[in-house]
Amino acid sequence: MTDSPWKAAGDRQSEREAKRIAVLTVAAQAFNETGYHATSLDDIARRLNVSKPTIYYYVKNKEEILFECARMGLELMEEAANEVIGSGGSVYDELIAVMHKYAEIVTMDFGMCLIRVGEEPLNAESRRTLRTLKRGIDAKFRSLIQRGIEAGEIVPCDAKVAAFMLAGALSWIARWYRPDGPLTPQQIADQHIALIMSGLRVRGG
Amino acid sequence: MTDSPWKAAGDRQSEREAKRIAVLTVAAQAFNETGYHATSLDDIARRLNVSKPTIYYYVKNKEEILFECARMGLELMEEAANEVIGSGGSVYDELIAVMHKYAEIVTMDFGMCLIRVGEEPLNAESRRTLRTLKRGIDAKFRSLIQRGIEAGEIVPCDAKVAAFMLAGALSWIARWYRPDGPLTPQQIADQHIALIMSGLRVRGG
DNA sequence: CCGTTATCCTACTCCCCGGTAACATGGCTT
DNA sequence: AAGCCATGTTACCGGGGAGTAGGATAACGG
Repeated sequence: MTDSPWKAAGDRQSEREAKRIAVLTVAAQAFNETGYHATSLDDIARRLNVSKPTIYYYVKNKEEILFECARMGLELMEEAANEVIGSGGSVYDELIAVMHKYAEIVTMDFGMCLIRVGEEPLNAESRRTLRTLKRGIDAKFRSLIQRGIEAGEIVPCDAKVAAFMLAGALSWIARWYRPDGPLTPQQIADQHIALIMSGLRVRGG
Repeated sequence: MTDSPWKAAGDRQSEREAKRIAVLTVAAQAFNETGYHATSLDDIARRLNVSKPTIYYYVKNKEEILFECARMGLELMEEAANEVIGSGGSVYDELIAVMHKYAEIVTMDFGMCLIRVGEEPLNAESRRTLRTLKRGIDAKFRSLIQRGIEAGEIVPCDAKVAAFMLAGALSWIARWYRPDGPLTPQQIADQHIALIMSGLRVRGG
């Protein structure tokens, strides 16, 4: 639970932006715990020690909150991928690095919201926008896999299906991960990636 | 879209049960297309060529519809696993067979509803019941993996994490599968299972 | 045939919750 | 000091949809 910045003082412009982020963050946490529809704006307001109309000062409506949460999650993934890709390692290492970041983001507020809530409650246009962003991430995964195949580092396969499989295995973490569990996000990511890469079948034989 | 059995004639008892199943099936289809909350009981009734109160003659309320859909999905999985396990093959083959059935169920009405909608809209007790059933499925996967490890057929790993990874990769299919896509559920299942088993990394070297 | 019961419909109620109107407050500028 | 704008609040509206009351109809048993 992020503290709300209400009661602190400071600039004017940046303060406003910080509060907006706080609204989104707290909302994402609430959505992840209770679900989108089961979370009322009064619930969110209560968590922020604020009244409901105040939220409307920072955000257009409930739908925009979810849209922005999902967009932030996708933005984190996009940035993570851009950071890694072309950073100088082998395609194989890059793929692992991107997967690792993906898995971690999926355990964080916005990333988890993206997976858990999804885009179902949004209108057609917002869904289209999000799907476009998702396709961007997916394309990066596919490209890495395809280049890995060509480099002889990745097993020959349909890169499209492989990307789905991989995204599924990692996204699913968001459905069962709890911060108070025995494993840290890093450990979970490591184990998942190791299994995805090496496969369940024993080698040789 | 399953036809509704309204207008046919026949027994009395079995007819009633058939109609109840039709309500659940059509509801699951609607939930999968539109989402649980965005689907009104009037929508479901319209698809059945029936008025809303008629639905209440076969079902207690909207929550029970979702609960039953999810329960049916889990029941299918449970049955599939029981059919396979102990049927005489190697542990490895059994695991593959269960995964295959799991992947197919997840592309069907109830299985897809189980994954897409989830248990979030349900009350605490219903959620507990479903979670218990889920744990049963999960335990079967873990047991197969564990026995596979001991038999030297599965790579040594944390069976718990492996089961999650596997369930995630297969469940995710429900999020993007469309019946009018280029791949059949069988093909999707085959490719996913092949990748999960062999891993993305090239062998040897 | 006639009563009984299963089945289904029309026409409501009721409440939750997203969204808004209109007013209060307090800091910054001039 | 005086007013303006950003920020919040209380108190409300309105719609949508879950769920129900009560009546019509039709199948079935005697």
